[in-house]
Amino acid sequence: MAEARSDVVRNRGRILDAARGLPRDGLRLNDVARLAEVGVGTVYRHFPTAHALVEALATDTLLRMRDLTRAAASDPDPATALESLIAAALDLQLEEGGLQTVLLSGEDESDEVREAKAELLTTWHAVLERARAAGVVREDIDATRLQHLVCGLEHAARLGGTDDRDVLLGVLLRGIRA
Amino acid sequence: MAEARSDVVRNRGRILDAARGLPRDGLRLNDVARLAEVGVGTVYRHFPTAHALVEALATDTLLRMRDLTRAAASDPDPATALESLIAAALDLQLEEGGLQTVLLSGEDESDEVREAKAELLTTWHAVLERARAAGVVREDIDATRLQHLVCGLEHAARLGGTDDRDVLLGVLLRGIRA
DNA sequence: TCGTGAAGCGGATGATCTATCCGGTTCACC
DNA sequence: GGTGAACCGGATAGATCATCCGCTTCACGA
Repeated sequence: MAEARSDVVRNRGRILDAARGLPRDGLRLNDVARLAEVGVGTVYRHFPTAHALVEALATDTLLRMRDLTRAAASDPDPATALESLIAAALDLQLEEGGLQTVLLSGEDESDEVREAKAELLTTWHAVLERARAAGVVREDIDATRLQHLVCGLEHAARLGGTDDRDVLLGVLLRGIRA
Repeated sequence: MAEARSDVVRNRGRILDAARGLPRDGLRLNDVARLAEVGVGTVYRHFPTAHALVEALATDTLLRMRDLTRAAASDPDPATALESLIAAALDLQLEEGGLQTVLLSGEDESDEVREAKAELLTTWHAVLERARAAGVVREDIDATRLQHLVCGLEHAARLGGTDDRDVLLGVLLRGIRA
């Protein structure tokens, strides 16, 4: 098995670093190339589409979300588990704007991303199940709907200032209560 | 005062009709021109930017929203007034996808649109005030935040099926209760 | 250390898309 | 009808996208 070439690693890093500072929406691979000081072809070889680059940028955050979700799920109190899981998801999505796209997209994913997303949904489902059994959450909320609600909340939070985050989160948490 | 030329009216109508069937996001004025069977220049003259066209498409719905909001505000019960106002806003925004953009945009608006938006916010504020006095809504919700919440809810509703609308709306209505 | 070739690099470039501009036409008014 | 102001349309200049291929670099083996 050949080692990865040093220039490949270096250029991939440069591209990711350059892209990190750019808005995820309407990302232009040509701009990234100029900022990263590599040829356009290099960017397109590493990331055939803008979505692939966004996914790569979001992967770290997605894995952190998976870990935080695991941790939240192990909370003994069903209500607290659900609430901290939602808060973590919201904060990470606000931190990494490309994450929502990756979470909702059904294609173009690496195995790592696909598996993390699957585990995420499974854990959400389990936490919701436990909360439902404890009677602290509405019956009509499933994992997918909850995910959509968090995505909507992220959208709402981006429209306002930083202060809004707490209020909006409070509304969601109260709204899903049984 | 000269009458409007018949070809101007006809072409404007054609353009709006053609655009109505197209997704509001990423609207291409060239596509609209081809569909409307008019020259590209004609489209650009009537609507200098895609946003201007989206705004024109959304204006009818915006005015309906203003009327429904007035009607809701006249409901004697503060809680019902607030709830029907939110439901109306959500449904109209789901019906006309360009409306959210117009509601949130701070520029490029016709006087008619600007006035309707201003009245809308004023009425929302009044309804919220009344609901707050009656103790049926959280203290930390103002008209702008509520608008953002509805926009987030629209976003969430678009991610799921038609069934979700009722559930998501229920979550919001419960979430903002005092 | 050096030769080798597989893999990567980069940017020139054709394809595609955007938006303007102006010669020719239409329409309302007289 | 005659008139000219306004409008029409699409050719096209300009901007952007994404590929392709000749040149270079790097890891590995001898």
